Amino acid sequence: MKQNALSPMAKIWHVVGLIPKGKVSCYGKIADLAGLPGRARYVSRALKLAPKQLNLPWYRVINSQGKISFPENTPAYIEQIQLLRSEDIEVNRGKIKLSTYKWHPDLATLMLELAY
DNA sequence: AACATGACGCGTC
DNA sequence: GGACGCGCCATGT
Repeated sequence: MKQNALSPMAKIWHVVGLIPKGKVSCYGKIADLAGLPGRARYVSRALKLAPKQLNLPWYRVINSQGKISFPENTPAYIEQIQLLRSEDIEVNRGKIKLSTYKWHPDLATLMLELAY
């Protein structure tokens, strides 16, 4: 019985919401944590479709190369950089140092969070 | 039904 | 580092 199981998309939204201020994560990593290994592209779709009212920190999700995935000089690209810098995250030419800013979630806590 | 398109990732060269 | 190729799969045409 899995009556309380969150939909894959809801799990993604949930995990993204857990990324702490000042930290970043990657599409593929979020997919892994949400139980959808190999589904990085699904994470990008989920973020695009996420209701505004959830107030998700979508800008804390970047690609595995540590770079912003929007094309340069697009409104979204510029907005993402501004939001990241507002949290004291350094962004140079669309790139963030993962060694410094990557989120390392506590897996035990995460499992409890996603259990229902 | 078939094909193209992504806010991606990884291995290879 | 950069450029490809391929895997991935829900959506849109």
